[in-house]
Amino acid sequence: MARYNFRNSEARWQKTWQDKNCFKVSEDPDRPKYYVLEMFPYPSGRIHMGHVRNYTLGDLVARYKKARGFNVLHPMGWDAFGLPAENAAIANNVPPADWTRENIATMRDQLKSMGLSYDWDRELATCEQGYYRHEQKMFLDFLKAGLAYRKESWVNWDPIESTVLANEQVIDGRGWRSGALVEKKRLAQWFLKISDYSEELLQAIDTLDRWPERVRLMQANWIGRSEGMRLEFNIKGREDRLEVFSTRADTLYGATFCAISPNHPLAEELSDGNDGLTEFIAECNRLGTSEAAIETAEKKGFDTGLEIIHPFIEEKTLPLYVANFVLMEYGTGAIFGCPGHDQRDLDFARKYDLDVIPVVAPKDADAAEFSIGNEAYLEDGIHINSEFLDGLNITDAKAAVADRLEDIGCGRREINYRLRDWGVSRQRYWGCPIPVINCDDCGVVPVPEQDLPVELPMDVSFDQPGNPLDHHPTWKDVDCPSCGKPARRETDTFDTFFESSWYFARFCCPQSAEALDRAAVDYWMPVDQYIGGIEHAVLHLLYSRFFTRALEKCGYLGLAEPFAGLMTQGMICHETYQDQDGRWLFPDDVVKNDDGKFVLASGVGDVTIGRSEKMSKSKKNVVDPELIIKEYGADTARLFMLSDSPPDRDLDWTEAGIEGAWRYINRLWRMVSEPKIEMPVSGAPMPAEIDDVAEKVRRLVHQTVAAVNGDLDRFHFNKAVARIRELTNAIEELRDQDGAAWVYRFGLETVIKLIGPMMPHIAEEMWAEMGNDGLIAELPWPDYDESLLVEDTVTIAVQVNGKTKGTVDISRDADQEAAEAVALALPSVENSLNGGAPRKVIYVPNRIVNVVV
RNA sequence: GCCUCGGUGGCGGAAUUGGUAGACGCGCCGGAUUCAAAAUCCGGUUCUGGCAACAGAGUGAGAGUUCGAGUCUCUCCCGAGGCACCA
Repeated sequence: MARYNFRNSEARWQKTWQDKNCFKVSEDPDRPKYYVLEMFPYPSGRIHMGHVRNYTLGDLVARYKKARGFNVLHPMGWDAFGLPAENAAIANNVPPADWTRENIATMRDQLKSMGLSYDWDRELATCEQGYYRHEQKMFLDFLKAGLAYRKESWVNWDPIESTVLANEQVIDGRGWRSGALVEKKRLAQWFLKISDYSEELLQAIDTLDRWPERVRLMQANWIGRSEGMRLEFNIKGREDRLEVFSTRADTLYGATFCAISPNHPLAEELSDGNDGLTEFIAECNRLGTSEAAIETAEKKGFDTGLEIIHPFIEEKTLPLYVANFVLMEYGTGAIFGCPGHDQRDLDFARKYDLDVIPVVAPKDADAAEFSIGNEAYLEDGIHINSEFLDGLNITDAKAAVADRLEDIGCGRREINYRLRDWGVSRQRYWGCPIPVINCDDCGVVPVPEQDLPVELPMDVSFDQPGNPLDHHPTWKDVDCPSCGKPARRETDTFDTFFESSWYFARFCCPQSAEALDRAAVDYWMPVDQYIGGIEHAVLHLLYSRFFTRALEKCGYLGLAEPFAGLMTQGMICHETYQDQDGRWLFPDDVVKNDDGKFVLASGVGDVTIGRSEKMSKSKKNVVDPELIIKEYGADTARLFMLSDSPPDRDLDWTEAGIEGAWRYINRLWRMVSEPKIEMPVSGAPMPAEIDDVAEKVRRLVHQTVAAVNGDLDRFHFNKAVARIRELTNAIEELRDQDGAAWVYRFGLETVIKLIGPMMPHIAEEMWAEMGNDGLIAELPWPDYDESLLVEDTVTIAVQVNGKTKGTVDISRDADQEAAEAVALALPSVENSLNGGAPRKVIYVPNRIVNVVV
């Protein structure tokens, strides 16, 4: 029996779609538009399974929406600037541009072999000056609009390599290549004022009703609005005051210390001539800039000897510490510690033997007896030990303390956000040059617009550590556009999130001479469905939301929210394998022997199987999609991506799963290539009489279309696949029943249309094999007949005390009397009743009868 | 450490609003076909006891609400993603 020849078929249909320009689109005001976008890939070298999943999901949505009559924009491009190109340049001596462009060429071919419905004419790569030149103009506009500014900020510094390190390149406090202890260094850098939009970005989350709830929550928490007070404390023996932000000013009577960040200006001032403090700050700085590292480090403090004067309690002072857990970026970089009601403060107090004074007690507690053990008391209650606050609950106490502090000029109510401004400067070569010039006399001078673009030079060398632009002799040296004297070009480049914050708009008009063509952007934007990894839930998506607002402010486009719908996909996982020495093994290095044990493919040797984890190069648990596509075809890979797990969950890659998908495809192919009955010709009308079995399948066809529509609309793709398989099973039953020929053909044609967006190649092949005209890629989605969706009888469960005892068939919407009668007649129910009468019978029409005894 | 999500058979997962737990697929077991194998087809498959009819248990652990809980509430355990310079 003939196997489906995917090699021949897939290449042929890909060519047909291309020759007929099936997926080329333009603005058409008469049709509803639908913009489907998958997060564009970083050209790392070859596509991985995560890409296959992402683009399979997007392609399904795009083809489905097209079949439903939408004018679908579905573009693809390359997020082409970034660190890996520089790492490759250093490791293999390849220019980043060559490395990137070669990767793009490879990956484009790989994507094309998947049969994705992209309008390839819109392809773009962010590393080409035709793209990045526009963001240089945007930056100049942001400067004019007050959305960009320069300030000093901290970076990880590798003292051996004299290089700035990304957090990723800091491993256990050391540089990944040099092994040197990392230091923090202060540099002047460019920032975008995302904090101006904190409230707006937070409020607008409510309008994103087609985003996953968890992403909305994560963004809201990231923005982190909190209402509190900015307090101003006098410092004993000094003129200046210490500013502190707190959301719990009501606990001020329980304050027993204050702490400032190691990077607080006061800490730096005090460290002058204080060796102990200087060393402590250096130690804190060795933690690097990552918040996770700082927050998980052991909490430590250094007593500065300064005393902070309590604003309410006469004679009372609080010791001032420098503490490694106080972040300069949040609030004012200083806190007051109330150990009784904050766990971190309590741990700190216990460690340094500071007082713990409870100031809030549970309502029913005896205030005189209440004390704090090893757990801070965080709940509401009544204030104690707090003079004018005593007896108040937290809310009232907050109001009272705020009024008093404002009266005496020691503080004011303030809303604080956790969100920090976006630092966009990177001390790297492979990125978009920041279009400014540094002049000794004029300071920072923007590059005049007529001099744009500032092109990234190609003749650079990675012989020396650091940013090659810093040692490029001619590119860097320019005349000041303002005074004409010799000056230096800015050698920092933009964060690559800059490129990914507007590419979705550029896809609407990729060839436009201006950054954005308003007419095209107005027609296509917003993106109706954005699809990508959950790892981008906060940063990329939040930056894009801000950037769109910034572009709106500067007149580039006319909307605030770029993504109306969002679907986040889970990751691809695979079992991990290690040899006897603990070395990771590729799946291909491992085989199952005759006893079912896993051994080394190269010979005998034990293999330890680890649990399934996210596919990663470091653990070698990767499967190359190209090999899978070559061995099984794109449709098989696509089906597997859709069938096993729902899109937002992690997916386990298994060889058995791909085999199962391949078997199904062959089964489908046999159903058209080797029918056992004479099928009616294409388009034949339904016969007047259909036998019972066939009629049941005919109804199932309609029911399946309706159900699949619902599943696809809600992204329950795995359920849609399951339903289509069920329908396939039912149709196959008719395969040798002559009287069912019409329904067989009708069912099969419907199945073909339903699988079209999932497995586009075999759908076309089957459609053509059956003698039909047209392309599935261009045919409308099947309709269904509403009247065939409901059956006259339903099977309902019969329970006794909530435990299922059996089922009964009953006419739809039967009344309670009828349902009770059949339920009570069930032998197992009679048994349970033991001759007695039920206490009560609960009946939910078309669902259950529950007999309570 | 903080924010977020998840945990259901041997495995991936189904289960509108609280209403038949295990759809569909994988794997496994048995059978057909075959000289044999692959492929294909048929049947079975949550666990425990039983030849069976059937009985009992069962959705990470423990408690609670309810006629009824995978679904709601509380406490706990485990895993994953993010934490601002990986993309």
